[in-house]
Amino acid sequence: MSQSQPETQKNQQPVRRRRTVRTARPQVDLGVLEGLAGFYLRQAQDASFRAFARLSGQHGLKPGRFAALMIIRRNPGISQVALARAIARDKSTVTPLVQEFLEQDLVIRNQSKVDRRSFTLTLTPAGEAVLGELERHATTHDRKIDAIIGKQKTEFIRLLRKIGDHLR
Amino acid sequence: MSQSQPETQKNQQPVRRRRTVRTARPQVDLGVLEGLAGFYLRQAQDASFRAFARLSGQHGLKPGRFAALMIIRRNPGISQVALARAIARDKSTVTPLVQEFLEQDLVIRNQSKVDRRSFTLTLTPAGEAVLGELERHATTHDRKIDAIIGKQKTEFIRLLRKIGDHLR
DNA sequence: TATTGTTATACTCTATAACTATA
DNA sequence: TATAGTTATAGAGTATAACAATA
Repeated sequence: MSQSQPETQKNQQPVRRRRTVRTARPQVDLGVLEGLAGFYLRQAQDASFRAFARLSGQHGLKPGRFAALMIIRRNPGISQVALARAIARDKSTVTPLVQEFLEQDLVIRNQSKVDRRSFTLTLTPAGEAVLGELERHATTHDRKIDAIIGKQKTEFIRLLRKIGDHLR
Repeated sequence: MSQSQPETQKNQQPVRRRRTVRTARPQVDLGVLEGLAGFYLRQAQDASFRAFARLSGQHGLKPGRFAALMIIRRNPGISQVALARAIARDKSTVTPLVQEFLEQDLVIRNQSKVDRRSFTLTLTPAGEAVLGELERHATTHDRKIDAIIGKQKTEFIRLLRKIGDHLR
């Protein structure tokens, strides 16, 4: 949230950012929340997301973009609608995202030759480079998670996937 | 997201809502994302959150409010700053939230007698009732998660807590 | 008729900074 | 000086609906 761009920056911020919230441990009684997986799911995701944003934000990269770029790289020529499905968002959400990528020269867009309604998305070399950066951050970040959850990672991911797949 | 209020509604919506996204399974290659716990953490939380929103939204309750109300109930007289800490948000985020509660008569706010800067928050009977509703939804919702993760729930929550606590 | 993508619009959630009133 | 709470403001993220072009 509120990062700045790497080359193509707009509103560069001094990076200050850093705990405003989460200063103290909540000494409050959580009640029923204690037993709800959903509650901790939220907390964990929130913490993970912020930590990753901190890491990648230093390089001007918005965390939400990561998955999209990754998917484009692994699926060159993918359409916007397909991308939207892959990240589980509406297609109207993808439009500004793609425009941002185009402005930053991270992605090339061509009109499909088989279906003139749709466009194909592919990474540019710059896009590859940025994604490489991001990937390193993601790896670093995930190593922290690894350190926290240890050898149960596989099982942990399996459960997360199951939740993501079944809860719709 | 975008629910309507129960009694105090403003912009009542026909509840239509219901899959627009997540229609098809992504047939795309996820690449490195496959191995990242953070990625699935996001997906799982997203799915869980939406499912809960669907459930509670039918009764005009925003999912984000649940934890706040719960904490107020279990900690009557809690201050806004303390509440902010408990839900890991900035105090400025809590102000409109509390105002909403006051408008809906879910919470009573009194000036603290020991510290005239701060306010004490307590649930009204209506607040208790609404929270009771929410709790039933949360339980139903969590039962679904239970069904998905089975007997590993305890361990699963333990890992989520650990991530939430350590990744800051 | 259905789908791709865009646009207009709106709403939620969140934070920072500046402020006040207390402490 | 520091803290509790408010306000003004801003930005990310997302969605719905209506639309044009194409299938």
